[in-house]
Amino acid sequence: MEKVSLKVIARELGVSAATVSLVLNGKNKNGRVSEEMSQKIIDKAAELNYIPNSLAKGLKMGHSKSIGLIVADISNVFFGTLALHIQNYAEKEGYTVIIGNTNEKLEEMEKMITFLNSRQVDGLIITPAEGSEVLIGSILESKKPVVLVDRGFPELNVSSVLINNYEVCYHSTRLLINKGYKKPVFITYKQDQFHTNERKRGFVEAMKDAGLFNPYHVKEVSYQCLEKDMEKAISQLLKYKRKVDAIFFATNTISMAGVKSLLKRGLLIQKDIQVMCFDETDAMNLFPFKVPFIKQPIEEMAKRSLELLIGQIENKDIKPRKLFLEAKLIN
Amino acid sequence: MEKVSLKVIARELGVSAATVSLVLNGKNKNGRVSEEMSQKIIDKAAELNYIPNSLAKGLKMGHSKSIGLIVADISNVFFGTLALHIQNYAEKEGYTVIIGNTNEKLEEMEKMITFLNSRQVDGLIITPAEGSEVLIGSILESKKPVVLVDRGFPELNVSSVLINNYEVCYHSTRLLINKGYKKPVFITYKQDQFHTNERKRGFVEAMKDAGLFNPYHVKEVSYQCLEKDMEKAISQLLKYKRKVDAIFFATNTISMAGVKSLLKRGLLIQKDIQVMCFDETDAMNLFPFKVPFIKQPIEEMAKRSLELLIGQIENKDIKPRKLFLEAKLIN
DNA sequence: ATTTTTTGATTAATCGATTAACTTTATACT
DNA sequence: AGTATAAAGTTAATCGATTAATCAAAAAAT
Repeated sequence: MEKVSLKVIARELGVSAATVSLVLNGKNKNGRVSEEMSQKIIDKAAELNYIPNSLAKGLKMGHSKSIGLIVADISNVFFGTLALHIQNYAEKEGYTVIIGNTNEKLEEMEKMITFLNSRQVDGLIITPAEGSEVLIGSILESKKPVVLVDRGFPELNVSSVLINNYEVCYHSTRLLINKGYKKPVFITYKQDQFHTNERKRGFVEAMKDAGLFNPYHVKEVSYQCLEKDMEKAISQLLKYKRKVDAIFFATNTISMAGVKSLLKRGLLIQKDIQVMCFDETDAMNLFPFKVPFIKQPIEEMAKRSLELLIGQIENKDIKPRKLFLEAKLIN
Repeated sequence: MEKVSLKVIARELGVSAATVSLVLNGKNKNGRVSEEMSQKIIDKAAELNYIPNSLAKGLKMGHSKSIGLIVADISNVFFGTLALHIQNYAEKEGYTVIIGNTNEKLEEMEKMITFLNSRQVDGLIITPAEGSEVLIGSILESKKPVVLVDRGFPELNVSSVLINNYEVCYHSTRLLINKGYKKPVFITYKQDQFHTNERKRGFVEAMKDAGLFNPYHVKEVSYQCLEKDMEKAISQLLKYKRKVDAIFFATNTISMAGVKSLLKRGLLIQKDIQVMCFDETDAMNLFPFKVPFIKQPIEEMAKRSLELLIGQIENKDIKPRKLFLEAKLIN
């Protein structure tokens, strides 16, 4: 079976490939191609089940109509959901999405960028790994359209779609305090990323403003040994039981590990200890108790970041924009 | 900044593009290019940060070194994990993965296939939607390499990587019975897909062999109204409480909905009622009770399906193979 | 001194699609 | 009649990389 190209259609119909291309791209106005021939071409293309070769098109046009999405780990629900929505919107705009995983590693992120560039992606949407400022900077220099999502670098003049991490954490902590929990603890990752720092800052400021802050109100766990660190952290906290009446977990993975640890100890959540967390986890729906959580507008994050990216791609002169979407506490 | 192509390197060095290509592809043996010039070219390529244009290469070579992965929903952990592993292995083999979602819909699956074909993917890995035999058949006819994963069509002569759904469910049910649960109920999706049918068959046969089977031991819920149907199913089952002492959920999503419904009613799982399920859910780890579950070898499924696919791609004459991997009950 | 081989590189066609510039024929206008 | 305009296409270059076929010069063989 011969591969069906423009040429094949042209040959069958006794016209030139140019004519076929013109018609199939809707550029047959202004008396370029007759109505009659146009119809013949369209029919023949359908008959032969012609599928345009987008490699050839991309090569000629200088764009591939594809974008790269670089996330930490596609098997994480947050990123999976983000990817799903980005793909859905991208499809509507005629773009393909190629997804890459970094596993939070700088070198893998770099490899992915080179890889995606070789595939001529028209732009990149990235959840940058820790310490990747320089890498992002070099993308910026190369003028390749790029948008950061979920995490950003405030000192970098780059488009990004973030959420109001500081405000929502400040507000939520405030709420906790107002409800009478005067000894809450914030558990977060031991890492230096803007978004997690902002969450922590939200908590800390709220505590300070209420005159309650003490350094031991913040605990940090490592990404690599989450379970183990969490065990340690919780058991430490429980030693000073009178000092802790609530825990605020900074991410979905931390929440899971934390709640698991608490339950294992036979603690009654929202009774023995108040729990609040960042991100939704369907596990939380299973419990007889309600866990307030901060819900990120994932679909909107997807939509906005794609909008910003396509803006850059199709209209080169656009300036970097930093969007802050609103995450909300759901009680 | 000029785009760096083979031509640019060639010009800078005063040689032809052909020479550069030869060197950069390691085809400079047999006195094709001198050692000296080779080194110069390699150095210059590094200096200019040359990244080959894979659209051009793909166009010329007739393959894109990319594969399409079509799943139901990338935000589902099962598919997310599968995608992660497929991508990891694919990268090692030099292939890119483009992921598409079908949302279990036939027409979306068809659209994705056309889309991926236009991007000249070298092959497809698919978790086929219900009723897509004909579609898969037409891919087969077109000689495009394809591997089904997770779900298959026994009547189709197509490579697939499945698990021993029947056996593992038979065995698990048997175990349940032997432990003294003589009135178990199997809750599955109301759909006609081979893999879910096999799971059901495993349950039913085990029950029959134990002389315990009755049609009401199987309940079906719909994919679209899972929560609502589950509520109905559970409340029906509880009416005849003496008749049910265990529930076997057929998938991860069903398990979540089922357990949620049971807990809402204040039932003590593994005490008032025994629960067993297909697939791991990290939510299950949170409970003070252990839920036995059937663990699929997702990473191996990923690896094998990629192996089969690449086999087809790089060695056209290979015959379709059907692999059945072993899923195990974890207690 | 020729002829043959080896070494080191170049030429030019090709993959499939796009499009500016051109050609040809028919029709309209003054 | 002679010129302008419109209609309906075609030609040919191009995107970047690959590679079979070729070529030129130097070295080796006869």
